[in-house]
Amino acid sequence: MVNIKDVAKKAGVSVTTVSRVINNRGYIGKETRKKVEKAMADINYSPNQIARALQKSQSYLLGVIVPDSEHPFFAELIKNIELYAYKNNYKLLLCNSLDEAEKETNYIGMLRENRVDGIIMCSQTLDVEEYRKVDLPIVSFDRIMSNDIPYVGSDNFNGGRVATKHLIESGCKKLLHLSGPLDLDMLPNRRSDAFKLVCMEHDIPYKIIEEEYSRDTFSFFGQHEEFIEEKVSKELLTYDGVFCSNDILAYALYIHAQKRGIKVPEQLKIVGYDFNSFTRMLQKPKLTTVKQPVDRIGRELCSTLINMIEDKDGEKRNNTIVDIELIRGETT
Amino acid sequence: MVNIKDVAKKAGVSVTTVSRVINNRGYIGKETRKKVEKAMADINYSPNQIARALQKSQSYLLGVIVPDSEHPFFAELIKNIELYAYKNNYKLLLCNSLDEAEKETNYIGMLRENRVDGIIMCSQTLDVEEYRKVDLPIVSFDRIMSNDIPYVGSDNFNGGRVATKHLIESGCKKLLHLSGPLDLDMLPNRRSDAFKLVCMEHDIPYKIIEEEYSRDTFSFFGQHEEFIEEKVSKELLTYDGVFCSNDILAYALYIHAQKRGIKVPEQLKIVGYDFNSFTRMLQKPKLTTVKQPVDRIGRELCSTLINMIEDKDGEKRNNTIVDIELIRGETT
DNA sequence: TGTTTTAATTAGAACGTTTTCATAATTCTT
DNA sequence: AAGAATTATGAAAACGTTCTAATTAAAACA
Repeated sequence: MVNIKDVAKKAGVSVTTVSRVINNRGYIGKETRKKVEKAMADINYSPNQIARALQKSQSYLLGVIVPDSEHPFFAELIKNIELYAYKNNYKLLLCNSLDEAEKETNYIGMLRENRVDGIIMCSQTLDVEEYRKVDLPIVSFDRIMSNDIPYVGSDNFNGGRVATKHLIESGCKKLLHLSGPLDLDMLPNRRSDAFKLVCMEHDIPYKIIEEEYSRDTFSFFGQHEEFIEEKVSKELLTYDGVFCSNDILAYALYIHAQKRGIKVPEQLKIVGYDFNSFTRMLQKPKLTTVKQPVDRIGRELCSTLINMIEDKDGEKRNNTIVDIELIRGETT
Repeated sequence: MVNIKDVAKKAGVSVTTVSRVINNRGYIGKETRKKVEKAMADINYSPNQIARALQKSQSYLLGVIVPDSEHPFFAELIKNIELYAYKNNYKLLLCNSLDEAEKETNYIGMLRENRVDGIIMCSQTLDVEEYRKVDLPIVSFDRIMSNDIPYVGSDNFNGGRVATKHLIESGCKKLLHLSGPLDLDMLPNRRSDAFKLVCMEHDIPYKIIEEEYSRDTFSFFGQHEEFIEEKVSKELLTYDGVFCSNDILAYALYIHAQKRGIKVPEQLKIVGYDFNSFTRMLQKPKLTTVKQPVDRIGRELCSTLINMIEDKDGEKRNNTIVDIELIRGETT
């Protein structure tokens, strides 16, 4: 591939001059600029960003680590991140950790070697310590890692509150919450906190059943189905309202109820969380759910990171909590 | 960030020697190796892949351009590509063209500037010419571009055949096919070819209605719904079987039928195409559809590209057609 | 023993840019 | 018209690697 030298030769100027034209900095004669531009076009020159990155020690690459880019929620998140990144001249290096600690560690190492300008961490399998010692700008989704690692997330506490209140206001007398794994201290745990609190405030008996991790790569639905079968099914009918930690789980529960002839919402009300593209496509039932504005989350993750990168000494490492919204569907 | 010089200094050897240790090539004394490894660990050294890429003119980056990484089909495809790429030490640069020619052109330019080792093209808005003149290894999904650009796709013709035959064998007497845009010569058009052919072979009257492009970013469902409302609705009842070019469209049609009290499959049979993660999650109805094995497609795209990259003079630029499979659901 | 082989190490060029510094040419001042 | 300021250009160092070629040290040979 041709390089800046070839351009210089072709245009009959020095390499420096060509560089000047490309970067539009310093004095350049009008004629010279034209000659150079013509030369570049003539030989189909394309500046080598690798060489540039080396020299400027900035790559304009962002690493994004997610558990599974196929999952509707992350697929949508990634897309929004990419859209924003692209607008700001950054490129995305995509990494699927599959929630395996080892893969995550490897990816972090790989991103470091590739000198990405920063990392957006949406996968959280490692101890906070591990992230802290990464010497790169990081922004985290849904987890508080340390003071100097900003995070972005939806207002999980409020989400849990709104969902729970909605169930109670719809007449539920005994509530169940199907949460994600609560062992790691992640922001979504606030949903459970709120659930408990609201139940207590309203003297509503409740229970929380925790779903373990397990990435069934072929069917997001399947793992939830299994969980419900094994851990929820028996006691399900003792409740009249369930707050699920995500929409696909909620859908699985709905299907389960239907199979058993349990009427939703008459006998059992269900609220989900996310309102991701799957949920939006799903027409029967239209789930009642708490919407996380993924577009805003993506944008905030990206802009926060870029700010950290470009604000060398920046005081801009703000955390962001975006508002949620209750979407009323047919399951409550 | 520390560099190879720092390691050399710390270990009391030359830069060359450190490079030797890192790359495991040439003679290295046992003791020396140990010293160097210790030094690297001590100062947390991470080889600069950018410098490496510059020197070796290989970046181990692959560009992937898709219309929309949020779409379940592409989300799944990308994930499979990434999985395979990672195993082979390649990284993925993700690009969303949104089916805009200008964005696609920009992305190609960007990938060239970033000296990716190759491009996987899943977005096809430009003229074949444009791709041909890209001086990088390219592999294309679902489109024949030129002799030296290999392509990968499912056996679209057979897919169309199987779907159509299935409808006819299920008793349909008059068939409709809702296809994607047919103006560009893409492999999925073979589905329509097969549809026509099979109908003619069986003396079945048929019609094809073409859906235009339009990326409604918020709802994949919505655009199909609109299309059905406007272009299909009126004459729908004159058919008793519909072959849809993708699952989401098929689902939209199902919902439309339901709303109008048209019984599926009794009055109207529906077959989709893809069997993507949305379809797999969907429980009501279980769609009858033609499965494209996305995992194999992803793998083939990736391995074909890597072969081109690494087989310098390679004769390996084979096209790949992967087998489809009819998934029997409740809509036929 | 001296010579050849093999093993271990290094200096320095190269990869394609940007940037600093120096210099040349032009235009302004007065 | 002479110096100062402005405009335009280029040579060469630097970014962090790898690689070629050269050099030295140790082992094997005869």
